[in-house]
Amino acid sequence: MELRLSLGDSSKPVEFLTQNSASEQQNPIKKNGFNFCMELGLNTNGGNQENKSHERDGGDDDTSEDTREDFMENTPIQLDLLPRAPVPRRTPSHLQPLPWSSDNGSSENGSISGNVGLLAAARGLEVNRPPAEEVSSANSVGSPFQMDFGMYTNTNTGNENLGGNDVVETERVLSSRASDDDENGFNTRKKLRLSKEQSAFLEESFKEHSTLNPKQKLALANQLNLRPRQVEVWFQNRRARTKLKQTEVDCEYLKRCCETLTEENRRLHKELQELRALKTSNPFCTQLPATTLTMCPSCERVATTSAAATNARTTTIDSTTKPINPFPLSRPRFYPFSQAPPPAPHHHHQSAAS
DNA sequence: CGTGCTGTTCAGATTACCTCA
DNA sequence: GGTGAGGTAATCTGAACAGCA
Repeated sequence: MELRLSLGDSSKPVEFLTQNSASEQQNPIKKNGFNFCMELGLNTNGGNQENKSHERDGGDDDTSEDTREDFMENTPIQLDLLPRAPVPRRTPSHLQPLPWSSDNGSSENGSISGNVGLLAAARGLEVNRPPAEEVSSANSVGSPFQMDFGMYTNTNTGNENLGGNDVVETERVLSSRASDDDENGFNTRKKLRLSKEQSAFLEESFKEHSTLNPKQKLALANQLNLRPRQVEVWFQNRRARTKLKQTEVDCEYLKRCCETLTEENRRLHKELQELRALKTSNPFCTQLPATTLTMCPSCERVATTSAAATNARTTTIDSTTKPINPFPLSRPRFYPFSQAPPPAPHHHHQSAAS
């Protein structure tokens, strides 16, 4: 008997959650560097983990300007929901100072650009940080919260931003963006909690495709007011969760199969003993070749067959003793004895019973 | 064509934060 | 209020792959 089970095979569609796993597809990956600053004018020097985590992940936000512009040209903007502040030209991330540092400093002298305000807002909305700290910060010119609130209010007017709960969402987003404050040695990893709306939307999207191409990622990020990197991370974690759950389901299934097979084995052993007892009680049987057990592939009934069949003794096991198929989906062949011949003609047990 | 480099995405493992009982 | 468990966003690491020189 051969037991095959694939655990966590990524090539296997995951159906128990997504229901339409057939749509899962690996889209051709074309690099794009897009950034949340696109729609918000947020200076990406404040990119959350991109500076701290390494260059690879920074690809979302720190790709070259050319690439980004190419992407702009080649990508139809799917959602024009947000007011588009000019995209600040940026140098590559590896040439950038630490987040919130020199760029902000250059803007300190009275020129309160939207970016600076956002940066300050982002910083000021650090959930666990005392307000006094941000006030003392050189970056927090004016009221960060006002800047932030106003900007997002505008952002949410007339669009279908699914962030909902504007202020709350703003806090979420910005606190997540300001999470890495290496400059001050905080370097705390603030926990962003996605709103229900965001999660639901991401779930819906995940049902359609468990992987994202750059366009999809950007569109989702735009719609949800998240950074593309956050969308990407969410999908990665979501895939991991799906796989984990699938593994759990598979393990449970295997467990049940094991129990079923154990029971079946026990039953067959008992059957074998009975057959041997029958064989010894019948002297003619001693001349007969060994009895074998086979399973009819069509009806899955186990039958004992004897080649000589002097007594035409083919015992059909009635439905009450029909073996339980532990693999209802795969319908594996079941030969209790490995040397059993290929399945006999159909319904041999029926003819024998006559 | 083969090779090395670079950039990107992914899975897997892990960490860290947050919520809740 | 303190605490541990569980959920999950974020991070790290290595592999795979594509594009380019």
